[in-house]
Amino acid sequence: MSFKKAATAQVASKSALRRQREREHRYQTILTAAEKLFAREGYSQTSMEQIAEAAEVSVGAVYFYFKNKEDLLVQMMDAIGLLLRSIIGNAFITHGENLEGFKCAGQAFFEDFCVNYPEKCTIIFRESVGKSPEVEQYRKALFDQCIQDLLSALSLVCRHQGVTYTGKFSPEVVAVSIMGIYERVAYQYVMWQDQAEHLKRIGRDAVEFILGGVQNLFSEAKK
Amino acid sequence: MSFKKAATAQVASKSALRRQREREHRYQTILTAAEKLFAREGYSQTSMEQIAEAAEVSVGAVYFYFKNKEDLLVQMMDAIGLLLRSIIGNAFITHGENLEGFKCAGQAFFEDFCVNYPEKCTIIFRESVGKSPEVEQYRKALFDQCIQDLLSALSLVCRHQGVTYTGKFSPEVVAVSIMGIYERVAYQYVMWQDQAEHLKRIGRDAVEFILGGVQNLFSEAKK
Amino acid sequence: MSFKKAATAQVASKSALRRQREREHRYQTILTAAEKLFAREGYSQTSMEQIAEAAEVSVGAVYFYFKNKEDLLVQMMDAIGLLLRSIIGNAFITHGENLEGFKCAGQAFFEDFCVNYPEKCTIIFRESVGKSPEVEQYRKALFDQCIQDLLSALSLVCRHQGVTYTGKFSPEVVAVSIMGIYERVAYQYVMWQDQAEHLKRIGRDAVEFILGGVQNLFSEAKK
Amino acid sequence: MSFKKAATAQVASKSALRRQREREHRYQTILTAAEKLFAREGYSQTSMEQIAEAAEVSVGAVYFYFKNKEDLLVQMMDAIGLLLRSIIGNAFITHGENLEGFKCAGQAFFEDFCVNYPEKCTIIFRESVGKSPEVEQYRKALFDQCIQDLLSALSLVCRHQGVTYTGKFSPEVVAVSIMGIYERVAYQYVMWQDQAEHLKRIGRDAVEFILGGVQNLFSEAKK
DNA sequence: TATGAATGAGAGTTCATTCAT
DNA sequence: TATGAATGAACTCTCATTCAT
Repeated sequence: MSFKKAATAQVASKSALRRQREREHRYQTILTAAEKLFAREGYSQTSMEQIAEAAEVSVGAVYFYFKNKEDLLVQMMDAIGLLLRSIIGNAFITHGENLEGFKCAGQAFFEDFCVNYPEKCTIIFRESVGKSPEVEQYRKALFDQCIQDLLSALSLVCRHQGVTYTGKFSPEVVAVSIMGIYERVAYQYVMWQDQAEHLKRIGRDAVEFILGGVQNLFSEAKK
Repeated sequence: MSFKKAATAQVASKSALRRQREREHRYQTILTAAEKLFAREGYSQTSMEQIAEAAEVSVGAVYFYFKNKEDLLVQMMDAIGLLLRSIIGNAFITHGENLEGFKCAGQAFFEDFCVNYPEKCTIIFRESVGKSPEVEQYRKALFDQCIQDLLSALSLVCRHQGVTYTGKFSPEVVAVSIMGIYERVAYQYVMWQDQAEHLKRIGRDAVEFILGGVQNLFSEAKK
Repeated sequence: MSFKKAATAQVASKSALRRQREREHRYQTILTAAEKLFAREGYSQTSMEQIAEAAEVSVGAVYFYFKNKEDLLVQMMDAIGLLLRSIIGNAFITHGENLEGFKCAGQAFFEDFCVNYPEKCTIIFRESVGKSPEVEQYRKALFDQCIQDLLSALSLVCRHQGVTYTGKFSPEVVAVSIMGIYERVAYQYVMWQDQAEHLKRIGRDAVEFILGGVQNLFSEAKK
Repeated sequence: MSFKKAATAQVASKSALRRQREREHRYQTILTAAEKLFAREGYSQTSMEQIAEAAEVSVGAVYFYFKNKEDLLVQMMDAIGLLLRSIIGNAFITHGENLEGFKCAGQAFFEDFCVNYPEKCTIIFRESVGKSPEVEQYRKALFDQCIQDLLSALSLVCRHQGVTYTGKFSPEVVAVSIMGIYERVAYQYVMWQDQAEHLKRIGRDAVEFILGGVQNLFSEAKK
């Protein structure tokens, strides 16, 4: 390969890389603009034109990056799901995969996720509800993953405590219940009341409540 | 007033009564048709024309009984809220306003409300979510009432157990958490999976989980 | 049944009839406006809004009477097909179902259909071509009917002349060929050149040409 | 001019030639891809992006070779027109410019053009119909040329047969009629029914029909 | 009261064309 | 020459709501 060609290739690669970066930047810009609008105005009340305007691009550009409005929502849910699971998962791992870690994971949900990303919170708990069969299916998948995460965590906590589940009590229902608590407490104190400053205490109480139920599960298991 | 007139008045009153009955009947017919469609197709995917057709009336008739589409949903939520609270409240009162009653009330939610009225369940937990600020406010009010009911019940149970709350633990957060469990378990096993036949067991497990958390509250209180 | 009721029924019936009339009138108004626009501007170049404006109704009204733009075109083709076949068919029957009738039928196509309804002519021979698979299928059906009509007519003429087809020569291809002559002569002298005033002579020549081919068919048959 | 320069010039010329070849190749690639898509999906249903993709070039490249979508269609029609006329013309000349040649020319249309190039057939007889005033004008020009060809051929055949036209019968209308037969028979048996394997027989019958009409013209002329 | 035709603003989406790189 | 992201006007279609009868 001649020097010139290598140089050209490098230039091409540089320009290609910059294009790639710009592409991802635009993608993010649109997604963020849409997130803000969906959270504030509601998914149905937000038009593609508004999103384009907020992202300072043309309508066509939005359709270049996203197949349609539904796709925009689904991609958004995807990113939020990843973030949510990483926040909770990291907290669990960092503080030891035991009861203490479980507690911290719960508090991380309230103190880190809900407080820092109220708009993302609004998207997964309100604006993605009942929009279409496809979105609903996607939402179910997201929740199912969270439930699996919770089940794995519960299992690790169990092992750490030296107890095993009895068959009397379905751990899945427990995981679903915990998800319900997270969801509704967030809905109540983030979306309906804006109590970001009290979320630390509220989260602590909710986690305490969860632990009571979970310990009940363990004591059942010990028998 | 002449005798004849009185007779006429009586006739008029009879016909007026019949009209009243017919009116209420139509009102119910429309509401039921809409409920079925909202649950099956989704609120936004259902048009007023479809509702009219399903109820075998004209579009104009729907607008005679309901101010607009939103009003239709709100009235529907109202009726569902009343039913839900009466089912849970009656179970609590019937079985003694104590821990046993509290348990039965929870089971009544799953076994009576969710199993017998899956469409109403879908309306309050899915189809009324994030539709408009007005509907959302209405939904908040409905949930707040349920939370008040739960708080009253918890208070009665406390008194019956001879314990009092400590300030360490917010009972409101507990009530919100319980609502969250009800809601998500219903969503998971009624809307996402159709496990009506297992709802008895699922409900029992969920209630057991709740009791664990609640007893934790009491034991805290006892200290 | 009381007199009053009968009267009311009559009134209702009258009003219903008037509504029916108005409905049909509007339907026709829209169809006619669309026909004119499709012929002048082209199907694709005509927007539903333009049609509504020309018919002096709202866009919604157009969609009340026609499922969509394609449906509008198909209904138009249907009506034109009916008219075309009746003009040709009537001429054939009126002048005796023989060679003379056949000739008159051909001339009726040019002198009555093409001259009096140049827009309808444009619709079936130009604006309905290659629009969509559905429209194309519909167009094929229309042409197939005309071909069947021609085949029946040819058969009657044959019988009248005391000859029968030989197998050597497909009458279907003859019918298709005649259709082709009608179509292209109309296209050439109505759409491409506006020679309405010469269409009598042009039609006579085209029919003469057709007769030459047809008589060839007969003489073959006679051998 | 130095030797070196000449050498360079030669190199440049070689590379220029290769470029020229590549250009023409790309032009053809795009045209062929578009032809296939227009025939299969329809002109309006095919987007410039689809064409670019099918030709494995960028959208910009398509616009480098063709002014716009319409230009693409017009160039396509041009090439098809040339091919069509050469196929028919060659057959006429090869078999003697007489009645036999006329017959063979007709059969060449069906057996060579329609059978071997069904997509080109679809373009001129369906996909170029009623697209825009400019395309329509172009199509008229194409048909007019064919009609001129037919008139010349008829004139030659006449001379060969030792007859002359009478004024009673317009030869132009005859030529237009023949075009109509070609067109519709192709449309019927290539586009609507895929009877490529029977096209030989169908073509023979159509040509026989035409000859009937034409001989009628001659016999008229003889009188 | 009841009807149902009519309205029209507004939405999502497409795509021919352009132009900086 | 070639690329492909970006544009934005224009289109079809929907549907909550109204109102003359």
